[in-house]
Amino acid sequence: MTQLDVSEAPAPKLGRKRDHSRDPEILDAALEVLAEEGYDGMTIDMVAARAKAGKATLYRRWASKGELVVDAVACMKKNDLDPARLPDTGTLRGDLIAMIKPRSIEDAEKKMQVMAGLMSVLTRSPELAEAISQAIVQPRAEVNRILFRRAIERGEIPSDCDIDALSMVSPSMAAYRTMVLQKPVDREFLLDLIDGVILPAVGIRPPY
Amino acid sequence: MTQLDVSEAPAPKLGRKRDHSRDPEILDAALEVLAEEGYDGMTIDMVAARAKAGKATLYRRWASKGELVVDAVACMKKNDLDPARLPDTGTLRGDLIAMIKPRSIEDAEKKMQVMAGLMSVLTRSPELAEAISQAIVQPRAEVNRILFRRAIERGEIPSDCDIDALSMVSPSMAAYRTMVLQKPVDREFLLDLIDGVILPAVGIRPPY
DNA sequence: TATATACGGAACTTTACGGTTTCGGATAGC
DNA sequence: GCTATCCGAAACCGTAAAGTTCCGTATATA
Repeated sequence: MTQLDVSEAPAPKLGRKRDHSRDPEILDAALEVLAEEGYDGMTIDMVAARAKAGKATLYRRWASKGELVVDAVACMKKNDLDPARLPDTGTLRGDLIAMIKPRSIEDAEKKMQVMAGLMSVLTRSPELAEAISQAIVQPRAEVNRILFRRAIERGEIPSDCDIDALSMVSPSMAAYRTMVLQKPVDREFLLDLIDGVILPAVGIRPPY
Repeated sequence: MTQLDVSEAPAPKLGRKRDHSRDPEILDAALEVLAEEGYDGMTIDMVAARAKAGKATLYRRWASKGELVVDAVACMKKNDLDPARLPDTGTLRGDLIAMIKPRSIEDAEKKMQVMAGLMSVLTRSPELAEAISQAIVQPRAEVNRILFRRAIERGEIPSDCDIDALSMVSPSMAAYRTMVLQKPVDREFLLDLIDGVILPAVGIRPPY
């Protein structure tokens, strides 16, 4: 490459531009199929059919099934909550319970199903593993870390709490329950988890 | 079926008997491939090659790939420890730490990898889900339940502990760490888990 | 309104794998 | 040693899915 890359806007004089306006529908369709069928069960035809698009359209935009999936996973990140706008009720228990909302339960369920469908591919696709980590794993852990840190700053829980371990409790147990036990991660389960494991672990006991 | 099933020993007069002497090698090979490649990545040829067996031999014994995998998963159960012969050190912490042995760490790692490879298929194969549950999930939870129950009987921890939730903490976090975070479930991690989450959650604090 | 472009749909190619069959050689019982 | 039976290897078949090509149509820009 002795030549500079000057592939900028090669003057399309006429006709329709190749915008990526259909990307969202396609990526959403891919996520749905992925959640239902898993990586190997998902076919390009299924995705195209669900997005009411042609298979060729998908291949004009993504070079392979793998790249489409990585993109789809990455786009899950936009749904998750802003760490700057977390509930702040004044108590750790209040914050944790305030996180339990039908909307976020639903969103988490979908993400878990997608992750389950990608599990077997993770080890052989570092790209995909990274996408999953960025879109799901890290944000979830970060949210918990923030809540625990605030509780420490308030003096509500001891400052020598193992935050790294504690922030993984909820994601781990929710994932295990969905993927392995195949039981619902509902409000009841989450309340039991908070009052039966997490709060006891940081020394908070009833009465609350 | 008005006729009784009298398919017992139809008098093989001559030649070699069809014993199942090669089953263990084949099932072990299947487990290895399963752990490395996942369900969809595993091919019958791979298993046959690794077991130095012919593909036909596998199909003489199992009707399909699915049945072979179910059998292979089920045969993992024989490796796991007898609930009647668990460590009994007199303290919960002693018991939990006594469970950390290179042998069991290694065994657990293999099981987690197999489970990861089957994750996406679980929802569509109740047979397989049941096999996994019997071979891995239930035994692991049961071991923990026993240790917690004994601690309650000793009066070491409160009797109103949420044993159902607590017995899932270790399996959940180990699974998450292996499958999702792709980090090793080593002695250090398990010690941090015990001292940073489990023991605090049941009210046991240093000095031990 | 005219036209270049992208789109949906469908036909097509290639490859890989599940499953079957065949066959020469090994092996256990007679 | 003889023979029925099983085994491993390899060829073979059918199907399904990744990826490509083609075409008639819709659409945005001029």
